[in-house]
Amino acid sequence: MTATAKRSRIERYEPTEVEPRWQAKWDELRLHETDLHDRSRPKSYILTMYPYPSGDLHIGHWYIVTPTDAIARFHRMHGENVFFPIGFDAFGLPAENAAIRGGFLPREWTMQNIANMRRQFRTMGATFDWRAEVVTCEPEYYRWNQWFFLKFLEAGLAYRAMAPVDWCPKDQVVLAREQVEGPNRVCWRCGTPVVKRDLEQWFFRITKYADELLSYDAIHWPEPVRLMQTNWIGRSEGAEITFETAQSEHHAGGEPIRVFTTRPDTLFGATFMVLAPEHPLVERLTAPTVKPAVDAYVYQSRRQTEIERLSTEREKTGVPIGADAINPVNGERIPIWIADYVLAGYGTGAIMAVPAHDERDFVFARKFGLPVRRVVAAPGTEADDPMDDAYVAHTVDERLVNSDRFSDLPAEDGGHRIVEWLAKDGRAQATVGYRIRDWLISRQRPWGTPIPVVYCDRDGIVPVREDQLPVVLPDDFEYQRNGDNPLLHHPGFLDTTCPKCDGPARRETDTMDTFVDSSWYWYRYLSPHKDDGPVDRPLVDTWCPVDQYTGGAEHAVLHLLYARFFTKAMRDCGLVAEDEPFKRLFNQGQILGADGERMSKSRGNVQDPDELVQRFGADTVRLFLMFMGPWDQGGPWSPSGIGGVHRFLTRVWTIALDPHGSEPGDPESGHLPAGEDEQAARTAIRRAAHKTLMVVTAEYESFKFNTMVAHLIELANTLMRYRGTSVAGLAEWDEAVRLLLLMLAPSAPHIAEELWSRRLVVAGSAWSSIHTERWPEPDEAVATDETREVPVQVNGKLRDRVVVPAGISEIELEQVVLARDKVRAALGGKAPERIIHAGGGRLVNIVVR
RNA sequence: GCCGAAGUGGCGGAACCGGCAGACGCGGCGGACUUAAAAUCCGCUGCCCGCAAGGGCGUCAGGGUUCGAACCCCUGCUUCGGCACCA
Repeated sequence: MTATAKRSRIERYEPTEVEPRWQAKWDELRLHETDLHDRSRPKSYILTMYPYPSGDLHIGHWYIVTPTDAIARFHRMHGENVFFPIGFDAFGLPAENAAIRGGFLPREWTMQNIANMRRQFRTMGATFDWRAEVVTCEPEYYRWNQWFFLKFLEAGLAYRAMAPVDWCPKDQVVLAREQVEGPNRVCWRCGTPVVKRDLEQWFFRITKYADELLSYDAIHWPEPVRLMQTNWIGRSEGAEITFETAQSEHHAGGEPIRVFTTRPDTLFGATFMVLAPEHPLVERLTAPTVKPAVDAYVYQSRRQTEIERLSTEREKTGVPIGADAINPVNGERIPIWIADYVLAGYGTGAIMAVPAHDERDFVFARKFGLPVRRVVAAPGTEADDPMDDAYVAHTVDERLVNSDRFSDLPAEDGGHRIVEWLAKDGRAQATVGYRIRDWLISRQRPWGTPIPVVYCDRDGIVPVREDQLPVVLPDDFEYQRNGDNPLLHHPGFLDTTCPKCDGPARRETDTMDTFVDSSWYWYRYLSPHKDDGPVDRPLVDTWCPVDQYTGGAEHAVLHLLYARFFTKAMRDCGLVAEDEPFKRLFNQGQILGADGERMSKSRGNVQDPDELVQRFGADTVRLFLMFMGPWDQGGPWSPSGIGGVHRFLTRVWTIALDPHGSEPGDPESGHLPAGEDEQAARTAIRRAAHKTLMVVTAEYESFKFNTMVAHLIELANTLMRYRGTSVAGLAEWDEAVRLLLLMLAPSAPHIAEELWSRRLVVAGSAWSSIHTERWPEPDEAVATDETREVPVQVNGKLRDRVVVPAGISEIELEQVVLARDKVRAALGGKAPERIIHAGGGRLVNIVVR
């Protein structure tokens, strides 16, 4: 028989035949349905961020989901009851944009995409429990958004307010503070520069939880995400200090103006005061003589969109309002200015300007010729040394100067004393400032959760009664040429009756930010169709918090912050018991297009996974994505290398089905490696398998999938070397193949199942799925080498390597090493000064002078 | 500007806690099998000198600590991510 004839005995590996067959079988067996009430095993809630139904799954979805699926499967093989659901984040602008382009209503477009994506998801072979699916644009989901809104309203966590808000002129929508990006302040979605508008809007009071959100004690999250959230919340300790206006010709004086500062120690250096142009006192304090200039400035800064603000290095502007304030520490009159570098929304909208110790104030003072007075001096600096820059450093040794009786005190201490002193008669108070603002949830778009309130001429703003929920979104709205929210022109939706007086009323047409949907969806997975409440409390208590959450880092201060807020708010409304939603978080990197840019249809750099699955199979695609590099890194997409992973699976196929075959292209094929007898070969195989099991187990646990795959490839290569030899097919070989398949099962579930099944047939055993097997235990004794190779350095340079018994003593090792020719040559006759045995015998370094 | 992450062969990347730099894969070169090609398999593959044995150099650049540095420290450069006058 020729070698080719031998090879042809086994079928080729055909993933397109294998994979759908097993997917159907798993479905039939309901292998992936979780019994949420099974308490006999430890629970494990594995969650991956649900996708927006944009139309097609792209390679980025696979990159997020398939390793997460491997994690879920790995846990299941450890005997845990794993819940791994998926759903769709179905409200949002892309559906509207598609509808405006024509041909579809947002609902139709969305539902078609969902149907398509469900089909695509199945080709992954992921273990989703589809019974848990949530689709957020369904009334059975979004009615609970409305219900939460009413609860939050009751609890004072939702409110309506007039506020200057960021408006995207292209999307015709108000944006949350978190959705405005970059120095040019552009819309996160379309990149259009936003403009300010004054509008009555609905807010969620996330600021109430600012301090609690700063604590990460209960969660294990990546440091970068925690830092980003911490910076976003932006807590700074300081004091509010009350100045009073001075009496002048046009003004009686005595009007309090509160300022916020983090540097009360510099109070004696305040040489002027600046109000935000929007500050309510501006109108009242402005002197008649400068009123035209002040009005012009206020008008201009109000009108100014952020477009004009091309750079933060922009020239500072401002005008004096012709009034003075009195510095409470020294009674000095200081001029009041308005300038747009003071923000109305932070602190009190007013600052005391200390040009000597604040860069911005310094620049402003220089530009307008305002006095600069040093009040903090570093060691070696005199109180009246001239200043070329603001001195802002904070060191332990600096002391106060020019500060009356506080002079010579250390700066920090002096600051405290100044506040204490002023606090006695209520002119100061220690406070905390935050950068974070309340979450603006109103959107002027029709494709979202209707906010459940009505406007009644008699009763004003009236919440919809709980028993009247859901406020159902009509499907048949029409887009308006003028860009108005279509709901404003939909009488069937708009006209209603007042829940209080039954008189005619108008519905709120604003809908909720879609981030409301994603702020609690993982709770709903546990009871997606429950119709008497948003969450099933006993199930939530059993299953939450989520044990492992995976998703992109782009949500660090959007979704992930809102989700934490929602959990805390739900807790305070008595709905859940926990403080945090996600115990552990892993941010995988992003797959970019081949051009290094974000994948998008418009750039034409989207990689279609279906095509790769057709060619190589889902298992190869899954494994390749895991092998590419560290999971948290991502990177530009390149398919080169996928062939290597596919070859690996083909080798696994060959090893498992044809251990006795040989390679005609290799003259050594069928012979044991030189110098190895059968016994040594059997030991080598066992050792390789158990060593691999040890490292692969650790790599699954720490999500180091790239090296995990590398180690599986290595094991397969080792087995390949023994194929066709006298040890192929023996017990050790068989065990190694068995371990290889089990280790492969979480990552390449189809081929593992197929080969496992065929082994069972050969063994005459009844069929059972590899995915219900327990993860194997390594035999550490077997995995330990009897000898080891020790690198030998002389003065830190590698000169030789010696193979010694594993248990050799340091003294014996030194004798062996010093007798080596290469070592003696390198020593050049000199006596060793010192011999270093590094890290448990990993290396020997001989030091000579 | 501030905060954070990172810089290793032609490429993706590996290297536990300061201890053999380049695992594994791609690509490349050579070979086997084949009438031939594909597929598959085997060998080599950081750079330089050398027929070879061997030697020298090498982890962004420059300095430092150490018996020993890709890893720690200092200075600088580059790339990526976040923030955007937050008093």
